[in-house]
Amino acid sequence: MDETSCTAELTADADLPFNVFSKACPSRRTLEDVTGRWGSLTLGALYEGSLRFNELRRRVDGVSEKMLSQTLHSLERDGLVHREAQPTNPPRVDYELSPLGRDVTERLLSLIHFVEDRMPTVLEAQQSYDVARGAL
Amino acid sequence: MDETSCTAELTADADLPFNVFSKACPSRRTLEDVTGRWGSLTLGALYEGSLRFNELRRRVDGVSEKMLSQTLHSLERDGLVHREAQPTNPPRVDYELSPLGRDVTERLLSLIHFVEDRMPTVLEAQQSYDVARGAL
DNA sequence: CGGTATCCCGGCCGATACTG
DNA sequence: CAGTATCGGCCGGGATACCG
Repeated sequence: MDETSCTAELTADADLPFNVFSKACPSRRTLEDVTGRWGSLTLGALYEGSLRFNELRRRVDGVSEKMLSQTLHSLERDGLVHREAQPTNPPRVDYELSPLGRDVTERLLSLIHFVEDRMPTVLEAQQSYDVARGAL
Repeated sequence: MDETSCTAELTADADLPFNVFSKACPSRRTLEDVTGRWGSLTLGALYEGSLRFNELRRRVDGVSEKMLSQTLHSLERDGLVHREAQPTNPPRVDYELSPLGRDVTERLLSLIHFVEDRMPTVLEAQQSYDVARGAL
C-alpha cells in the first residue's frame, strides 16, 4: 500500500486510487482534517470571507488558541486555507480559503446546513430512543 | 440558550435556530456523530445497502468492535441508522440507513468523493508545505 | 454471530504563561 | 495582535475477556 494508490479490496470503491475506507490511505487523514471537530467549523467560518486569527476564534465558539492554531496549520498544509501575514506592527494575519478550499467547503456546508435544518427530527428521534432505553 | 434555539450572535448564521457555530447547540454534537472519524465511514459504508455487524467491521478498515458498536448506537439514536435484529440462532442483525440517514449520507459522500478525487493536489500542497518548513 | 465489560495507555485538548 | 511552550487531566479508543 503506497501513497499513490490505496485500494481497499472489501469496499465497493475497490478500484478508486484514494479510498478513505482503507486505513492506510492518506485521504482518510485529510478527510479528518476537513470534517474534524474544529476543522469543519473553521472552514465554515472562512466561507463568508477572510478572517483574522482572533475573529476566527470568536466565530468558532469554544475553540482554544492552541487548537485553532493547530487546525489552521493542518488546513494550510492541505492547501485548503491560505495564510497571509502582513509584517506590520501590530501584526496582521488574514486567513482565507483557497479555490480548492472553497470547493471542499461548499460540500461541507451543504452537509452542515442539512443537519442544522433537520435537527428537530433528530431531537425527536433521540427522545424516542432515550425513552425506549430508559424503560428497560 | 435552550435546546430549540441556539443563536450565535457573532456568525452570519446568527438567526438560524440550530447553529453549529454555537458551542452549546445540540446540532454540533450531531454533526460530530456524522462527520466523526468512524461515523462518516460507517454511514458511507451503509449507503450501498444494509450490512451486518461484522460485514461493517470489515468495510470500515481499522475500526474496533467497541468503537463500531458505540458509533452505531449514536447514529441509531440520531435516527440516521435503523437496527433490525432477528431473534434467530445464531443471531442476525442488519443495519441500514433511514431515509434521513440517506439524505445526510448523500451530502457526506459528495464531500468524501471530492476529497478523494483531489488527493493528488492535496499531496502536492503538503509536500510544498513540508519542503518550505523543512528549509527553515 | 453480535455484542458488552473492563482495563489502561497515548494523545487530544484546555489552561496558563510567555514572546515578537 | 498573533501566536508558541509547557503542563496536566481526561477521555477516545485499542486489547482482552466474557456473555447470550
